[in-house]
Parts: sequence; C-alpha cells; structure tokens
Amino acid sequence: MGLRLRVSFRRRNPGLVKHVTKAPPLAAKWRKLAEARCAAAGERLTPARLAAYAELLATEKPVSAYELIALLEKRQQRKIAPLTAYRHLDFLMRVGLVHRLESTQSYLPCDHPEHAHESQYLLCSACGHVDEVESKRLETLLLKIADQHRFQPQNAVVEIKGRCASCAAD
Amino acid sequence: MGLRLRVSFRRRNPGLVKHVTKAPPLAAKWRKLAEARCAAAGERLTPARLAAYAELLATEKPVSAYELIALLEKRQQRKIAPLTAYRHLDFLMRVGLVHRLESTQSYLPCDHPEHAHESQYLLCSACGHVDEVESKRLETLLLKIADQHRFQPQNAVVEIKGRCASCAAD
DNA sequence: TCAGCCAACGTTATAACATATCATTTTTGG
DNA sequence: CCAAAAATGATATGTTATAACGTTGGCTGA
Repeated sequence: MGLRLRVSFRRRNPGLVKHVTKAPPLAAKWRKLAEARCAAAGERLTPARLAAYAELLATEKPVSAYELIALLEKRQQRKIAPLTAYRHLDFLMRVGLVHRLESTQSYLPCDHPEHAHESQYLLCSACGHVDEVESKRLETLLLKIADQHRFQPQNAVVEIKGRCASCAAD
Repeated sequence: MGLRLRVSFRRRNPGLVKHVTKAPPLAAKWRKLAEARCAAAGERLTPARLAAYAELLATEKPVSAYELIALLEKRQQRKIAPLTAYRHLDFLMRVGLVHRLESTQSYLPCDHPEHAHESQYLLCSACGHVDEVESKRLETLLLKIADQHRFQPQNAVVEIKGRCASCAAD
C-alpha cells in the first residue's frame, strides 16, 4: 500500500542556477509597506514576491494571473510556472497587499493598504480602470442584511460595473 | 484573402439521430414562468433549454457549468459539449431565469423571478447553500456611492460569504 | 557548527472553466 | 415549399487554477 519506490538516475535539475530576480522600480513607500505588512503577518518578503508585487504596481489596471506570468517572464527572461505566480498572488492577498476581483478573475494592488479593510470596487467596462472605495455605511448595511437572515458574514464581494467618470463623459 | 476552399469527402455526422431530451420533473409553476419570460424576451424555449433549467431547479445548490454538463449527460445518456451547456446558461441568464455567482463561478435559478431585479447573495461556506435577497436600500446606497464617484453603474455584484443560520447554529 | 526542519520555490502534469469555428438541423415566416 | 434565421452539434483550443512531488536555502537549537 504505502510502499513507494523512487529511483533517481539523474539529478532533476542538473544545471539549476540562481535566478536574478529583476523587477520594475518600486517606490520606497510600497517597499516599506510590504515589509511592514510581512513583519506584522510573520511572513517572509522574498525577492520573487516583491517582484510580483512590483509588476502589479507598475501596471495601471488589474492583471490576470497569466498576464502576471507574462510580465514576469518578459522582465526576467525565463519561464515562470503558473503555480509560482499563483503562490505569489496568494501570498500578496494573505498579507493584504493585493486584492482579487471576483467578477473578472484579476488581481490588483490594494489602494488603501494602511489598514485592514473590506473594499468595494468600481470597474469601468470601457477603459478597464478600477477604483477602490471604502464605504462604512455600505459595510454596516451588509452586516445588517446578513443579520436579518441570521447569517454570519465572513466577507463580502462588492463589485460595481459601469463607466467611469472620464469614459462616461465621452 | 477571403477565399476559402472547402471540400467535404463525407458527411460529417453520418448517423446523426434525433436526441430525446429527457429532463427532471418540472413544476408547472416554473414551466409557466419560463414560457412567460421567453415570450416577454422574444426568445424560444426549446426542450434542451428547458432541460437545463430543470436540472438547475432540481439541484438545491448552485451548479458549475461542468456539473450541469454531468447532470445532463447522466440524464440523457449522451455526450454534451461544454459549449452546449454554456449556450443554455447564457440563454437562461439572458431571460432572467438564472443568475451567475461570480465568486464561485456557478449558476443558480433565480429565486424571485417575478420581476427583473438586481440581487444580492448570501453564500454559506459550510453547506454551500445560497440565499438570494433583495434590498432596495442596498441598491440605493450602491447608486449613491457610484454617483459620488461620477460613475455610471450598469450592474453590481454583491456576494456575502459566511455561515448560514443553520450552519452557524452548529 | 551543523543536523534537521520548514517555508519557499521549481517542474511537470492535469483539472476546471470558457470560447472559437464551422457544419448540420430545426424553426419560422414569406 | 423555400429561404433565412436560430438553435444545436462536433471538434479544437484558450484561459484560469491546482495537484503532486522534488529541491533549495534560511533558521533554529543541540
């Protein structure tokens, strides 16, 4: 049953080299934020993780996991496996530096990372821009609605789609 | 450029047969609703579409597209292509009989189909049950938030995750 | 110091979700 | 009935996400 025979006739990664983890320029503000968040969460901020964060910050719009992979591959001139990118994204979300947009399966850096919070999003279907907003009133109302149904809320996804101010003007 | 040469040496589907579209029992209430919706939308209610709707109604929980495929295949004892199921789902959403949950990529019949509406959802992470609720106050507040950002909303995704009343009691 | 542990990272494969293209069948309306 | 339009079917492929397993490297505590 549990028996497993494993024979390695060769090293799996014979020429394995250390990767030089290049990344876009990252403002000190964001670097410090990342360090603070990791310290708070007891997590490690590695070059690869920071590089993924920097790519997200350098992109104006939310980015899909596979777009992130393409960005990393272009920057570092090597292959990045999907799982690698997903692990970085999971990490970044865990420490609160990045959010995921459920309705578009994409990821974007948190705009109000000073404190833990729930956010709501305004997604422009014309230009792709996303605005992150925080409404205490909305959160209160969501809690109230949940309570009316004897529902214990853990988190809420609120994503409003439409046209942003500048696209609406056209 | 536009030139296209197509030569068929044989019929593609030599033995094509008419499919008998079996479906779970469907309460008259739902059938009538579906007919009314289609009439209103100027859409056709075919056996295949009705069968997909019936499968969703017969399932207590939201169903992924591929779960729907499995249900249809089991019921009808034949292969259903993904695209077929997606087309049925698109149709059912178009006429307002079915909603999609963005945060779980799954589909469920509308619970308040008497009128067109925006809905909010309470998703129980323990039992998988989903409650559809309608809060005018919430919709008003969402519009207000959008307006404060000069954002023209088209629709809003609101999905609250947590534990439902009966699971919370455990 | 260094053995041992553990988190991070790498590699390959595959599962799950969704769409493109074009042929065939069915329905509808003249 | 016939032509046009809508629905369906078959095949292929694109996109998003995870599984399984091995390697690396930093940290910890004897």
